[in-house]
Amino acid sequence: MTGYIVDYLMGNARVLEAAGRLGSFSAAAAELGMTQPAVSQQIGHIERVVGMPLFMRRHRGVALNEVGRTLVAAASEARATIRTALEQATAVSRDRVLNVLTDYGFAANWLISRLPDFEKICPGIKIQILTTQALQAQPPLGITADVSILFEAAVRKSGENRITLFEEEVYPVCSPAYARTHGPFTTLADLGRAHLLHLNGHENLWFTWTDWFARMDPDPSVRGSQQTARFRAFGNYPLLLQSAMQGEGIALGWRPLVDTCLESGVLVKVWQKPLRSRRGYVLTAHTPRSSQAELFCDWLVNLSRMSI
Amino acid sequence: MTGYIVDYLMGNARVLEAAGRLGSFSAAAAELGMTQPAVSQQIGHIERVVGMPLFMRRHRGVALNEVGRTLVAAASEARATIRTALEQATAVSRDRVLNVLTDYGFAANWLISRLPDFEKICPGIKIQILTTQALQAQPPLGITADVSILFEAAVRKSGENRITLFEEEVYPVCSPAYARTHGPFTTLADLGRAHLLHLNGHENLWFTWTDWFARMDPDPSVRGSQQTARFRAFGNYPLLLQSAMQGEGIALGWRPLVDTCLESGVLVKVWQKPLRSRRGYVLTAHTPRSSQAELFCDWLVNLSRMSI
DNA sequence: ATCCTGTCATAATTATTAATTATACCACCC
DNA sequence: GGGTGGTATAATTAATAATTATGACAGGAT
Repeated sequence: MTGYIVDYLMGNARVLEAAGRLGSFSAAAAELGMTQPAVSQQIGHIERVVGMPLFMRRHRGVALNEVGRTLVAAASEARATIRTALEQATAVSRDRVLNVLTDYGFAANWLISRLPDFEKICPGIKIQILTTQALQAQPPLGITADVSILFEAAVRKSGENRITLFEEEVYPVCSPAYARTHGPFTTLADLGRAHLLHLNGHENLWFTWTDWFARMDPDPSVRGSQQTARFRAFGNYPLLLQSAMQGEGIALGWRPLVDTCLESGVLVKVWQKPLRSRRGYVLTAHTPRSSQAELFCDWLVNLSRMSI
Repeated sequence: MTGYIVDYLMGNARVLEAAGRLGSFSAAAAELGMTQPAVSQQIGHIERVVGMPLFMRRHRGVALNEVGRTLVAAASEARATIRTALEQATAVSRDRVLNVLTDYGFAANWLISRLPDFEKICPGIKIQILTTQALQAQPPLGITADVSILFEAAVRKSGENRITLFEEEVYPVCSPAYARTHGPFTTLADLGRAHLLHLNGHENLWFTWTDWFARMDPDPSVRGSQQTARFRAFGNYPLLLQSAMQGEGIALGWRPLVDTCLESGVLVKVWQKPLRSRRGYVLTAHTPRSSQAELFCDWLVNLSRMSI
């Protein structure tokens, strides 16, 4: 019962405060952009739930009585409390950038296209992406990353500030046109005769075509299948994917990175069985206490789960 | 724009607080006696107006993020502020009686019948009426009156804590039956032959029939008109009025005291021209800082103006 | 693996609450 | 005694919030 009164007052604190301060319902209505009867009725309702008058009706305007003064003061204080907290909450996420460290492929083929969505949910948080190609990923000197999304050994249990977003999952992909003209690829030998697009320089972190053939068919007798393949090498993954989309050959497609291309039909799988590993994209929060980092990580985790 | 957000949060602080504290929308809904979708939608709306998520959606239930914690803490604090003020405001008017000093006539014939209305407007304020018959009105020993309504010299300008509620105004009145059988009373002589009901013991404060005849017709030649009148005396005014209502004669009717009787037709005026003076019922607030006294006086003044 | 369970999200409808327009009323001041 | 500047009330309309019904999801149990 008294609880209801508290919350009713909370909701109408604005009107109460204005009427008390200005000593006039009409003036309060004008200030709040509403009509005088609206204010009159709200105050009347407040007085009814409180159980006693708060204003003394004078010839021109109104004046607070003792009880009214108490409640108006409390209402002002309560509003100030909320306003301060709100300013603090929004200030903490304004004019500060969140530094995200990740690799070029993840940034270009997954993250960037989804950032506008985050911008919409959390306006005012600026994301700065730092990309690295190095194995031992380090942000540029003088800048510390708040969160990183790096391809490394997957963490099994979501720890304090580390969680695996995507476990590694690889399919050979190419453009529909290439599949039509050079396919179908039903055996490993079919693939061995195709144009295989290759990523240079990261052989001990990322799967190569050699790895793929080896794991798909561990039988050494057939191991020669890719001998006749024509390789073409690229320096980074987006470039390689671009080439595949233009129908220049077959690429190894990493799961989250090629998802949008597969959905839009720009690329197609040519081999259904995925190649999996114990590695994956791992999200690490280096400044987990930061509210921007918290919001960004929460958004990322939700998004990754939705797209599995 | 931020103003709207503040007031929206004020209005929904209850839901925000419960959801944050319990870590579950369903539990919050149960506690607040509403349905889960209602809570879900309210929180969703809050997050939209704030511009960023406040809760992290977990498998079972939800958890506050940094921004959410800030706002929930502020919401709790704001509600506590209002609650405290409200308890203070209601406590000040509970378990304390307001001592009202007045005379027996005013209490019996005007105040008492209107007290239930005040009780309805300000529940919890107990009115204790102290009546006096003495000229120099003093409350009983050991009790101090918070407000007094006494018949005395009228104050012309509403001072700090004194105001004239009713100026003296006197009409001869009797029951309709008496007027029918003994009337009409068109001249002073008609009245002089009637049964005149008289109040004993207050001759220098209240008008007597002698005063009335003297003021109505200052011409000394006709002054003998009431010589033949039959007087009957009473110890207090309500008793006298009771007698008049039963058709036993004509009473001097004081304005506010006989109003209800005149309206209901139990009594009728037998002489239109009123007798006025510079005296009247004066309201004095002896403890003007008390909120009960303030509420009571405000109510009294409004009521007296309405019934003029 | 697959079902089961407890939770949040969403859509459409209904119910409740608040605001508006129009009007009455009241008290002072000229 | 009207004019003026304020509040109160009634009836209607507009806006907001709650409900019911349903879907989706993640984890634990079988």
